[in-house]
Amino acid sequence: MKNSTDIIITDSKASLEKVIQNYIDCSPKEHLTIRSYFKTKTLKRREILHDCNVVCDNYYFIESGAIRYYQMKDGEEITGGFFSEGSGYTDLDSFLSNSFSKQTAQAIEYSTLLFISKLDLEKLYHEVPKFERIARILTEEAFIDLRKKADNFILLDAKERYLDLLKNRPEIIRRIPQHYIASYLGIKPQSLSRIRKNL
Amino acid sequence: MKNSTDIIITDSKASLEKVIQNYIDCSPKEHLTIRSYFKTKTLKRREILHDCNVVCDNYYFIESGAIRYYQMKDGEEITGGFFSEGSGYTDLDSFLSNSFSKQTAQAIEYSTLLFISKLDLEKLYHEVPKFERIARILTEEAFIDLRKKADNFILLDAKERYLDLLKNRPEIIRRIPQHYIASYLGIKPQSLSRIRKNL
DNA sequence: ACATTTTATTAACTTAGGTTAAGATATAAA
DNA sequence: TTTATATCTTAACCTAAGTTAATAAAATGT
Repeated sequence: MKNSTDIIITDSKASLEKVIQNYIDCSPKEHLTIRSYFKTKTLKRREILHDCNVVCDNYYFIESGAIRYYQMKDGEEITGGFFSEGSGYTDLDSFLSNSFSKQTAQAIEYSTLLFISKLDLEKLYHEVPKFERIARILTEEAFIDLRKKADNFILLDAKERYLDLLKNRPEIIRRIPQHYIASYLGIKPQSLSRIRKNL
Repeated sequence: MKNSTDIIITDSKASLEKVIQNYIDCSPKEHLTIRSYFKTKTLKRREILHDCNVVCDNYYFIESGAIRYYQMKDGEEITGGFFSEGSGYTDLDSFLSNSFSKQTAQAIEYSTLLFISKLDLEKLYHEVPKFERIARILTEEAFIDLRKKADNFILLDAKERYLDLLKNRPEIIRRIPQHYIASYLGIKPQSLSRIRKNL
């Protein structure tokens, strides 16, 4: 029952262990412990990973594929961010405060994920205490990324924001449909077309 | 040698101990230990707390007064945020990565601060380990605030952003000069005047 | 109290990006 | 293939916010 939307388009899978090793040094045994807490999930193109109006109490690690999240505004989907293999996704606001998520996370292409529940994450912190270090560092990194994004909205106009994205995340431009990129940049698809024409 | 800029306009000082107690439970002895790591600093109106192009390796706690930070863009100061008594300030990007700060922090009014260096903070983490919990939670809170600010730039127009600020941080509107608020909202002072006229 | 500097308002004109709508490609399903 | 559904482009017109400039009001320094 395979159809074309099931075709894996990404080159290779990101390894959870390699990403963890970037932050903390773990023994093979610890890696096995950590891995045992994660479950797997696959998503077809456009499948919803996490809908809004429910609490997001999972942390997702993307092995392959690409995810975007969006918020609705006047019947329109406003894309807030993109995540691809090797990255993690959660709605931190919802995750930390147990509030209903205002955003929906959706697969842009066929994706394979690992995920851990908030509850299991607490257990993992307990069993492998140094794992808490990763949580702190990832939050700090996410904060710095977000600061750059927020700054860009004040400091740059639409064309400059597009050029910044093209320079710093060219794989996004290649891989992600243009109308998603437009709304990520805070403009309409028509405006992005116009910007690209006049480059 | 007192002049009018030295007049204390804020009602009362925020207590470091009370703010800490919101996050972790400390004994009087621990509070004394924590307090011993902090030094004090006072700033007159418009005095620079932390200039750009240097590493920001202090964390500041505002006892009284108000601070803004700004970035230069085409010879103009673009205000990125406001902090007043009971809040903390640092340039997290610079603080964590030891990079030169791109932003300048300045007192808007006469302010009294406590501050701790990055080095002393590490020592404090060691002496009072649960203090590390505060660091994690404050980063998470800062992240969620920033997410809301970034979202507002995509989801709301200038008038809606002003009304949101008026609703959620009315003390800012009362206390901070309008042209700082305008640049914080991503618009020119003339545009904020126009928005206020047509409310 | 006076002079100076800073801050806020208003108006005329410009511009970046939004809106609407039509057509052109491209991708997916049958 | 054929049809349907997404996606992208282009153009004419509109609107929110920027620009420039002049004035008014308020705060600060002497």
